[in-house]
Amino acid sequence: MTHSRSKYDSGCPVAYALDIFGDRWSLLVIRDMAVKGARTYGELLAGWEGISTNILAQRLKQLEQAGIVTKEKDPDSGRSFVYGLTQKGRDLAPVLIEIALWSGRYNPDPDALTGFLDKISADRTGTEARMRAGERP
Amino acid sequence: MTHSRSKYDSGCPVAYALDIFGDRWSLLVIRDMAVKGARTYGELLAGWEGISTNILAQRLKQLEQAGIVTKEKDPDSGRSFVYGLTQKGRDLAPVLIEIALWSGRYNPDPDALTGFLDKISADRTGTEARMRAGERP
DNA sequence: TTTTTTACTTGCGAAATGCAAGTGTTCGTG
DNA sequence: CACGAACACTTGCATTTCGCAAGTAAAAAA
Repeated sequence: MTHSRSKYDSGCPVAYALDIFGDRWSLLVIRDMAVKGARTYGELLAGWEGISTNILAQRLKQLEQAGIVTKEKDPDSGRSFVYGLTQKGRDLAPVLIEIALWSGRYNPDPDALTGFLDKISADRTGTEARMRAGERP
Repeated sequence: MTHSRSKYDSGCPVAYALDIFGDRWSLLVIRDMAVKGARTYGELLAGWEGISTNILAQRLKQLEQAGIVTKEKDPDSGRSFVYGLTQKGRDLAPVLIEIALWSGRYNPDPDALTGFLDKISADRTGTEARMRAGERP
């Protein structure tokens, strides 16, 4: 088997993607890195939604294996690691953007956090370009 | 409570969306309707990935409650129902498209099913417009 | 009238999730 | 250098969800 498909990957491109981030947390971890600029385990743990620590560790491993996330030692601190997104991970920017736009259109919650949405609305092309370049949007 | 958030919905637009389709199957069901034109329970059950019947029933209920999916009696058959996408559901077209484009770029599987991808590549704007209009792309 | 089709529901073992607590380095402070 | 705090996890265990198989009910076909 040259390219082993998982149990669920039928060969459909949508299924391939869901195989990687089709769960409750993976995309939120990617969002924390791409949009909020989270770089350490602690920052990811303290995200808005409150992922539990074992799940976060597992997801980071999976995303690393999938080539979405990188993990390196922090040169300035022996106990810290720096997580980051690969180009493959940063290229999920359009997916995050379209999801956010869709939610902006249909989420009835008046208290929704619109920071990211505002950025996209103001300058979608620029926001996407910055995310793809690994900068904070 | 006017707008009850689920356990995980932090108010972030990405979290709102994942609350609705952030699982293994929901987006595949939506894809089957939006891309493949599946309209009955049986057609959805016979999809590429092989969802089990209890999960399909549960997801259809949830998606109906979320205002993504409609369910009506088939006027031509007393035992059949016709499932469809609402505008909210059809407006997920850009999300499906971006996911497919991303997979097309990064999926190493040479046997990947590229039907949808080919359509997007040939005419993205038209494909999206047809999906939004409820036609088969 | 019997069989088949369609759309589910139910039961149950297996797997994933969530929470709390614990572990092993490393760094700052006295 | 000792000691506590910080960081990045791991482990255990109860709860929830999933997945497969089998069963059910009503309508249509034979």
